[in-house]
Amino acid sequence: MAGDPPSRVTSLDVARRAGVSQSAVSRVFTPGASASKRTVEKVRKAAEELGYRPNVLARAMITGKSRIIGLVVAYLDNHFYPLAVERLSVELQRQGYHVLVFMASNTIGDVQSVMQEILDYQVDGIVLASVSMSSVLAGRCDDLGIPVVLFNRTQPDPRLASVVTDNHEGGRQIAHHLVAGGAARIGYIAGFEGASTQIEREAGFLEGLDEAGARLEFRGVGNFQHETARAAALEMFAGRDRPDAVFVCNDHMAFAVMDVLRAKLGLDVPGDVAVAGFDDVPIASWAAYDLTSFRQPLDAMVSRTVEVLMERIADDAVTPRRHTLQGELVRRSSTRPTEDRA
Amino acid sequence: MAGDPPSRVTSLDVARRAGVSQSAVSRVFTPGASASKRTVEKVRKAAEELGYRPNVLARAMITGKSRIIGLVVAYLDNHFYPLAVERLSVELQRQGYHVLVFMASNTIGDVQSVMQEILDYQVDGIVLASVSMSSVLAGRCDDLGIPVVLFNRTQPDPRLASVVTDNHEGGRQIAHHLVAGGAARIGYIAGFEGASTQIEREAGFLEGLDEAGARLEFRGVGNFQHETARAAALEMFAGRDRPDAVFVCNDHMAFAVMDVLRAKLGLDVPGDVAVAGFDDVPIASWAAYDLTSFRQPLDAMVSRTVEVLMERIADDAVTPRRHTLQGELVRRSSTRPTEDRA
DNA sequence: CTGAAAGCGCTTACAG
DNA sequence: CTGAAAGCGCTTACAG
Repeated sequence: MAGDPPSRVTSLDVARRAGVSQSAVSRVFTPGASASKRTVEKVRKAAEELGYRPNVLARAMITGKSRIIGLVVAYLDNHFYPLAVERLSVELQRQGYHVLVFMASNTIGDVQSVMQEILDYQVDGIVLASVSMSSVLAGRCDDLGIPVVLFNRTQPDPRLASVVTDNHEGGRQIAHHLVAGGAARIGYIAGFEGASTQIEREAGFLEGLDEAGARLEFRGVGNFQHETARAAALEMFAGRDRPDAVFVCNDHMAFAVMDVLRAKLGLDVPGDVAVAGFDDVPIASWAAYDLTSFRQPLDAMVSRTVEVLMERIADDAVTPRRHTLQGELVRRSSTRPTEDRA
Repeated sequence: MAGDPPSRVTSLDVARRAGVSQSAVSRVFTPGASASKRTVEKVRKAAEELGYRPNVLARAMITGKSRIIGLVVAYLDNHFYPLAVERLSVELQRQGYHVLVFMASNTIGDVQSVMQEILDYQVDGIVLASVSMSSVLAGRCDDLGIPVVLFNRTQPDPRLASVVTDNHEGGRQIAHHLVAGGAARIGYIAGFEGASTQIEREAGFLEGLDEAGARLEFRGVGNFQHETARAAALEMFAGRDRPDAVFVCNDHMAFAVMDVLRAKLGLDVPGDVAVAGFDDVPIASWAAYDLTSFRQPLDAMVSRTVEVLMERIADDAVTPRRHTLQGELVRRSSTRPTEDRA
């Protein structure tokens, strides 16, 4: 009784029952293929009765198309990524693809081995969310004709397509907003130093401050992590000599910073300190935080990612490039109101 | 130039270069198989030089084991699920499996069609997180010998294994805790009425109230959704006749309720109203909420889920059952302290 | 439109 | 330990 290999229904079974050839069955289940109305009927009937469904794996082996997209993601505790994963899955499902998920910590070695595993599954494309990747590996994917898209991260390698928000511009607008709100002593809490998002947001912020005649006086590193951001905030704000405005490189860390400011240090936001974040994840709009943030256009990012993927799957020759989408400053009560808005 | 099908390296290529048979190559890449040291060396060398890796799909077709686990999940906005997905992926990767993600809204029809797609991929097992499933479909999976595990949900069908926290006991403890804290007028905000978690938590809560000599006076429905929970809270607390304690069926909704109470209605938590949630997601411990909650033992739930899956993959005859794990009440400042704790 | 045949890249009895 | 051969479940030229 135990361990009877439950024999799956194959196309040959259906063919026999329908009184046609295996080829005919295959054609009925292949969208573009030609089959007479009569054949289609017979086959559909037999398939229905037998509970037949084509084996995707077998099909994949022949066509070379698995209709699987590999998705590598590092940490799901920043709420931006679960949402991205959700939208991406839904969008890809709609197109007849499915997502094979791989968790990777952000160390290159780990990403590398995970990528190898992905390739073993003959995926049709790869999306790297929140992780970087070595150029060597990128080249290997390229040789194999497998498109790779970096999501919310960029890299100099031109063979890598990427989809990002204009992080530089976001940082710039935050700077102007803070200064316009009367910020005089300004701080910045950085994300992981190696990340392009971190680098570009900070560069934009500094440029914005410069344009506004202000400058950065405090800097801490939160590494994109809740706990580390807490510690960074504690250090930056503990003394008497502290910022009256701080830009935190993403919302996830900004929540930690606000908690420290209010609950731990008894400071008022934005009375004592204005706080701005980046991403505009849903929590940012929750009353407990009501955080001013630069919104990443998540839906547009996801759509573009899927477009890029589909385009390159259809045509190897498409040249990968960086896709920069526009974000939007969302002003909320964690920063002081500015004149141009009054 | 464009569209050269990039020919992948096959086991035959490696065999030729190593001067051995295809079988030999296969054996070298099959963990248990026997091969002489010399063969192993030659093959590994040739494989390395050619950049060969076995095609998982081809292997899957023969062995009948895809090493893919299908994961169906509904909404990723409740932070409990992203974490579950993350842990599950990591744990499964460790065991040499990978997760194919399918998003499904909670309508049965949708789950059904998604399940069909999953089966097309010849998955070795299925985890349903936060969604239910028809018995018919469950039977179909069973016939195919594909184990299904419900995660954080149960159903009467005995062919379905499930892993849950003791939701009834959780509700019970919350009731005792609220009453011990002096609650006199008690409210409950329900999740989706069809969900086993909702049903069991509420039943436990009612039983606990009864034991403590109290009773439920207010009831709203939040459907496990942020917005709906807001509305329910607004309705429940708007009048003068309102609860002084409320149990919200999960943390995700409890945050919405707290926001409404404090920001919208100007009430103090727990001064005017004590609030308790369920799950103990990370945000619950953030200072802005500091929410009393019944903790689900996420790691244990994930480990158990993987165990159950592996057990049944190894042996079809294992009888599916319900696995109920113990949770733990985490008391925080959103509820009033109780004597037994002073 | 349709079927017989070959083949996708691998594994697995079967002999040796 | 090793190789030749068959076969997993499908698709796709190739004839008809």
